[in-house]
Amino acid sequence: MTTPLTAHPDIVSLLEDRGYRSTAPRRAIIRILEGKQEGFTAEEIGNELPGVGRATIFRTIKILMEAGVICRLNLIDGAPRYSLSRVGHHHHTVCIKCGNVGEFRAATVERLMRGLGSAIPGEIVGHRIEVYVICDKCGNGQEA
Amino acid sequence: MTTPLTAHPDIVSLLEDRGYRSTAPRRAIIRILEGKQEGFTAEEIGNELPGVGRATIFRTIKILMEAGVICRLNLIDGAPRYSLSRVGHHHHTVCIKCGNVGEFRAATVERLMRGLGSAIPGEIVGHRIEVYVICDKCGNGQEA
DNA sequence: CACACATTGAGATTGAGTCTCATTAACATA
DNA sequence: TATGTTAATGAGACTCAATCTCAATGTGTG
Repeated sequence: MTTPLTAHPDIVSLLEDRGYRSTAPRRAIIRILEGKQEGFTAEEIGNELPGVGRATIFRTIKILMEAGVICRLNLIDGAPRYSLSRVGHHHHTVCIKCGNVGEFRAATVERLMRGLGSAIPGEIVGHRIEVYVICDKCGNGQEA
Repeated sequence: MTTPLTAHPDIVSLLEDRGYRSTAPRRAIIRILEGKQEGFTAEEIGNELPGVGRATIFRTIKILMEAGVICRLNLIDGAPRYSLSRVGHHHHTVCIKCGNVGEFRAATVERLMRGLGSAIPGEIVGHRIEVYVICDKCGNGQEA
């Protein structure tokens, strides 16, 4: 598929629309984020921006999550990974070998969820699906 | 000695089958676990067993997870919750208000997952689904 | 420009979970 | 039952992600 590029001004102004100021650290973080095609950890971002404090990294990640720009994946092992949301509602694939994160959407999933209502007590307000894979890169050549 | 054994020989012997010893702390933890119908945190268990060290709580939780007796839910906020696996492969419902955890199985989900293969690059090796709900208890009475 | 206040960074703090290690308990065997 | 081997325990130090505190700084506005 084509690679949907996200332009920085979008995200910055998206934050401005939510009442946040456009600051140098925030712009820097957003720029790094957009360079990453796969998931990333908060630490990775911090390493690439030595001038920016840890707290700011996490604060920015938080407001970006609230704004729906990125989303967090709590994997079973290792640090949580974040990834840019390129499309609105979506789910994730996670390679169990390299940890890379992908996105997918599936109308079937959403249809299924609606159908699930009868099987589950209470009112369904959301869902989250993670599909664990061995990605093409890890599956092709070397088995570790 | 003097072990007022209740009806959880299942789990204890399951651990014994895996080469683990039946110790008083482990039996105590398992007894607490079985009393919980909903999810629980490691801290909760610790609070109910002041005589048992934190490390032991976590060690026991870990081997119970490896044995498939309980499973962990990394929720977005708050401490991870654990819950007894009553059935083999299943998924979870989480009440976003009280945090209670339920289980469900749905053949449709599994069927769907198999069908998803064509839409996802790489080899699917597993999946995890969480359905967020407002449970009957929280939905009935008081809305915030 | 100047002010109000949102934002920042450094470092302290929290909270889950792990590790270390000396002590203790479990279990098999004699 | 005593004994020895080895697993398991608890106390507390430690790790790591994330949050909080707070004085200093930066941003947008009037």
